[in-house]
Amino acid sequence: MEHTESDTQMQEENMEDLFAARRAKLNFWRERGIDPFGGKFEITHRSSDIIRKVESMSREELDEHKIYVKIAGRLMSRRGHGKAAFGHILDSDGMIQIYARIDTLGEDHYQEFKALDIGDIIGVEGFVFKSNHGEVTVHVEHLTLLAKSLLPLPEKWHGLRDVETRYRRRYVDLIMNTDVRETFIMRSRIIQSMRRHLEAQGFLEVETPTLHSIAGGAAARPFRTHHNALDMPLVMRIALELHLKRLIVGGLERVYEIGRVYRNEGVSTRHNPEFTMMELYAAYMDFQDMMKLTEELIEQIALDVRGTTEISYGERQISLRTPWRRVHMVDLIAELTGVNFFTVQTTEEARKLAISHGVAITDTMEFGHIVNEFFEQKVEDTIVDPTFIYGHPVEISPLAKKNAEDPRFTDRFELFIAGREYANAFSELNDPIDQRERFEAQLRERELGNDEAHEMDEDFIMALEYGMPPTGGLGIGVDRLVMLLTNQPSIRDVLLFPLMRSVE
RNA sequence: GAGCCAUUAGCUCAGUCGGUAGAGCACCUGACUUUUAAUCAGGGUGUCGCUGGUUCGAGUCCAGCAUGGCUCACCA
Repeated sequence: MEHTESDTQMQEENMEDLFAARRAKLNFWRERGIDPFGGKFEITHRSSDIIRKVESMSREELDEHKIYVKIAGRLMSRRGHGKAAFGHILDSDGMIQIYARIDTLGEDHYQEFKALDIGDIIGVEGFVFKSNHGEVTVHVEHLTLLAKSLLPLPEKWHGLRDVETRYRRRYVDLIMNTDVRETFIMRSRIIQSMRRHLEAQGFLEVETPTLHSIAGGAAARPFRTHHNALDMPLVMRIALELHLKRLIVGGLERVYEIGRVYRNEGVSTRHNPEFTMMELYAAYMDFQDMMKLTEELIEQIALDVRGTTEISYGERQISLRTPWRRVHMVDLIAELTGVNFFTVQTTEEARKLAISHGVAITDTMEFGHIVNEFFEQKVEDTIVDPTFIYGHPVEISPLAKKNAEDPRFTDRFELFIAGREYANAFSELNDPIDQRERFEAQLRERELGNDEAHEMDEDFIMALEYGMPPTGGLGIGVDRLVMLLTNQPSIRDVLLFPLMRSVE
């Protein structure tokens, strides 16, 4: 929509009305020869450095041995007292109090201090003391305006609560809400910890393409895009799997990638169209090894970032202490429903059991799909403590090796905690002939209307035909792991910029 | 995609039975040299999400739409 000239003018006048004071202050600074959007400022300390340093010192000690500091941050509050004033500035480590007075700064510079607005970014040079209330404070001897703030911050007491604004203007959320800042710092630490532990086990971090010509490695609808110069349709990747396995073929025996995948599906408290997966592949290992690796990895990350394996998630108390329960999908279904699918031989029989147990199924579902429906509808929600569910049916596992004893099932597991899936792993299918048959079965599902079934990937089969060692593979949903370890109920609270509808 | 809920000042929120829009913080003016949700005196800054409808009169009632949240569906 185009604004008419008078519309624009009116809006500007409104803005002038509301924020005239802040804009007027740009001139105040410029008249003094000060650029209100200044340059580099060398700090000597961060707020937490100072507080840590002087914590144990008495007021007298501090007065005798003055510590001079240069810090920078955003002015968050101010309490004027005529010829003196207190305020707080916020830097990346937190808040620290500052104190300015006219007899230290001089008339001119004190006027400058008084001209500051909350939200302005300033540099401060001075010495550290403790106030009458014992709060560590920087006595300002020199003040530098580093960046003028033209928009007012939310209220100091209630902060920013509006969920929509918090997501759309995450920067304001990060300024105002300490816990939000901490959650995202924690997210970074979780990923750092993950990298450290994988590196320690000899895994090589790699980067594979996000633009694919075939969406493979998972069952999901992709985002479609187009390359202009090559006039070629492309999709955004839905998984990391198939390229990482090509690298195993290539002899990189332990690889992992932490990367964004894109799935064209709805949003919810647990789903964002783009999210972060960690996938790793290790030659000569199998899905049992992956269980051990998974539980040790997550336990170690919890210890690194939380210092304990005992965590609360919402109302629930969860122990991440290893070893975790391992149970066959069929056995757990039997435990909870009395139906033992090991003894069920035909799809017909399975279908009757579904109907008699109130499990919703569709006409095109085969034996394995029905077993999976039993699991999802009757079992999944009941799992609280970490549990490896293994032995998924072959129909829903087109990239996993069949179980040697019962080829209706695969050497695959998923990790469930508090009713949610956190990891998916298997002994990777490395038989190219079997792989081709699995893809063909997927194509038949596609014809029956499952638009999330796998496509044939000839290039991937060719890679297997060169020979892929027996390999264990694992995928972990990083966002969900962060939710668990930071006790956040919504995936949007662990994504800095969750997908939102655009505003006109 | 469906159901429920929300949308009022920069922010956090009140707003009765349908009768000319309110508070706190922030902001502006003034006082105040160790305050900390500083205090004291004065000042209300608004497209009540949008569009229609009912009505003498709508922030309030009705319909549609928009955005967001929650639940469900979808997501093996």
